[in-house]
Amino acid sequence: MPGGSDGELPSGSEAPMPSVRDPESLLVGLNPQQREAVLHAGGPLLIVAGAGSGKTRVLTHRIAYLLATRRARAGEILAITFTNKAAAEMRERVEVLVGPPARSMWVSTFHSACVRILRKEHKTLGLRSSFSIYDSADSLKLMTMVARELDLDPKKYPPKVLISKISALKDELVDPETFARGAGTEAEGAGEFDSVLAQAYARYQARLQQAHALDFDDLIMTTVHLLQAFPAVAEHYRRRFRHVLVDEYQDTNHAQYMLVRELAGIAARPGGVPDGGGADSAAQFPPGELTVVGDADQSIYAFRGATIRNIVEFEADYPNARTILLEQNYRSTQNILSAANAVISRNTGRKRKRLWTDSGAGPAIVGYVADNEHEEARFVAEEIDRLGDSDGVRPGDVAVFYRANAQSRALEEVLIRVGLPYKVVGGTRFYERREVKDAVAYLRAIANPDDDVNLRRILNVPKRGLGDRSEAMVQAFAERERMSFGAALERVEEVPGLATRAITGLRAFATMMSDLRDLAATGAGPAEVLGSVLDRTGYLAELRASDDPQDAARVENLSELHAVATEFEASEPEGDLADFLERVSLVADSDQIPSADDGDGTPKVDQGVVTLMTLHTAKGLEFPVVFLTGLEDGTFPHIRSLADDAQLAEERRLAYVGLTRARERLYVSRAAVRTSWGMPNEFPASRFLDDLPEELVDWRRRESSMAVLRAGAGYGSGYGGSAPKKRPVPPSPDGPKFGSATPRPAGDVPSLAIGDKVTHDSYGLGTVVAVEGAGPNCVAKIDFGSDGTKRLLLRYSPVTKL
DNA sequence: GGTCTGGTCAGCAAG
DNA sequence: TGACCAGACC
Repeated sequence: MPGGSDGELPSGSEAPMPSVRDPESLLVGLNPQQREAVLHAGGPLLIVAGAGSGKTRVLTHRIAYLLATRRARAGEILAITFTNKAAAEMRERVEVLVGPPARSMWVSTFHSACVRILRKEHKTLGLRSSFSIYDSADSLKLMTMVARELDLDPKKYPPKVLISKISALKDELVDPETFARGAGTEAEGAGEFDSVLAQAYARYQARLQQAHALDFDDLIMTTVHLLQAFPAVAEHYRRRFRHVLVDEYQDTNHAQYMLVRELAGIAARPGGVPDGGGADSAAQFPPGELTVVGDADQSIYAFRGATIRNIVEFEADYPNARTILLEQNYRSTQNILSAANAVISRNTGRKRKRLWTDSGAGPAIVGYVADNEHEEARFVAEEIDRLGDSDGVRPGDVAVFYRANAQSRALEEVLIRVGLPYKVVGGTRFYERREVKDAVAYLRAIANPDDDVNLRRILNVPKRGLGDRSEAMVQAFAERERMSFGAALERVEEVPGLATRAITGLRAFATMMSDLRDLAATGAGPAEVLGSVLDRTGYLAELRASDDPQDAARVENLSELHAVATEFEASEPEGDLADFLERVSLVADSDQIPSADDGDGTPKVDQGVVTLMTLHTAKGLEFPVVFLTGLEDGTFPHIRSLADDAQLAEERRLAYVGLTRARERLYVSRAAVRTSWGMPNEFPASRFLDDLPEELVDWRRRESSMAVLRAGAGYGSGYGGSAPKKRPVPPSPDGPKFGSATPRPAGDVPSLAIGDKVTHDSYGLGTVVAVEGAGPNCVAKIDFGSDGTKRLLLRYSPVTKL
């Protein structure tokens, strides 16, 4: 938490710049709807912010306006986002508007706001203040232990499945007791799994508690439960936060939704049941002001518990709510917006919303059908290159999106081959790297001796001869004595069945840990403790001794971590190890830490690099040039969503998100054949392509060679007309790469009418039964008798009018 | 206790 | 096709 501004009220800071500025100046340059959203006072406010409609601007100006008009003090403001990045950006932008007082606002993620509350109230909850926060890997590990203890068949009850169910339950605020009650009354049959789950959940939760640990989902659930169970605590925060603002409201899950309700002090629940206990005190002071911002059309996280209902039903949840619609877009050209509108409008049951811009139509959307993913990648690379030459587009202006991470490979191969610099966003994150996790595990185990998962993680890392056997014995002892693994370690001598050698090793380990704890307790900063860990454990020495280049990278990463700790000490002189760990636990952004992997040194005069990422990662970003690849039914929309309407609707929203990332140029492409899981598969065009208005798309290539072949054609007759009639399908990856289907010049396309007789190089004689489109994009339906009726794009088909 | 091999799995992902 | 984990083997 930068600034450690945990104080209750903004201290009268000696602001050099006007901390309170002229409120009117904050309205300059806003459109009428934005202005209204900034000015609104009183009841709950929903700002429906279409893509690129200046959402952050409205939010930051609204906050600044509240301060400037003295309707709120900075300390009374709580702004919640989903990502650290969004929080940082908001904080920064508010600070630009209002200056230093911004520092006493809480601008944070859901999780970090909860951790702040929980750490303050840790006594109420019986937690030590240096409680551990388990990330998903830690949680899974703990669940694996629990499942083993319960002797569960890992085939029938995979820890992964159990933990994900538990995570979903926590998102719904269902605690183990409540779930067990429900599972008990469940009908048999499905009941068996649930009763095992109930058992596992209870045990898992007990183990967390014993370890003074919370998992990510607990952070929210526990906070909600805290506020519900202790009205005085709830009132304290309600009094404090008079203005609660929530970003990306469409991504909230039930727990987050309830958290917002509790904090905003809006007592009525859906169904009108008064909030037990809070109701009395709520009467003594008016409820806080709630502002939520979001766009149901950009809700793409149902798979992790987000429920679109929260935004759709906002007006029902808060009867006196006001809704303001932001439809004017400041990002994209009208062509891009029209395409996006067309795609999203196919979702049923959505609130009507049409993005528009006054910045002109812009270039047509470019479409391309490749034979396979390599060809698709080649098209992308060539096009980037061409745009660079003709329009001065820099690699950094370009983003390439895909549905699934696996799709990046073909793209990367080609980009490397042609020498275009690129980066893939969203690989293994810094804090998920093994060595970093190991080092952090040491720190966690030092700060929290009962943190079993982290302690056991590093028990034999680096190797010190303490294997599964010794670990199991200590664990058995710990269980019998009802103590944590860490506590049992302190009493190794009493553990039955351990060999002398094991005892020696365990004792040495315990001594080392306790020395390190002493070091931390005597006021050493996180950086010093970390350094000491890496030295005393021999971790660093082992890596340094290795020849493996991977290990060299690991050393780099550890030194990076050390740098982070040093930086932390500088920025938070008061911060201790627990504070540092809190920060580390809540920051997962890979790009927060400059990657140490750039061996090639200086970037070329800031041309930037092409950005590759999944559509989900792309949310919230924008690029002048966007390639949306893999538009195939089965790739995007994803094959696992084809059977389910709700999931298809979400895929469509994902497409909408992708399309609206583009500022000026938008490309859509697909591959007729894509190799997935080692098997080449044929995929039809994505239904989303069908939804693009024909007049908006300039198809550079409309059909794959396969389709043309199947339709009986050879490859299109080349420009000279002397191209070979038929060519075998290129045996891809390293087959011929260029000019698989050269369109004939526009003038060469025969103009056909229904009833015309034609000949086709392969199918022979046929009759035109339908004509769609005109000019270069003309498609004719031709009946070839026994060969069937074919739909042919004339530009590519060797069709001659008779 | 450490290493090797074969089976399995494969969707997006913040904190 | 390739990455990762569990159990078999040295």
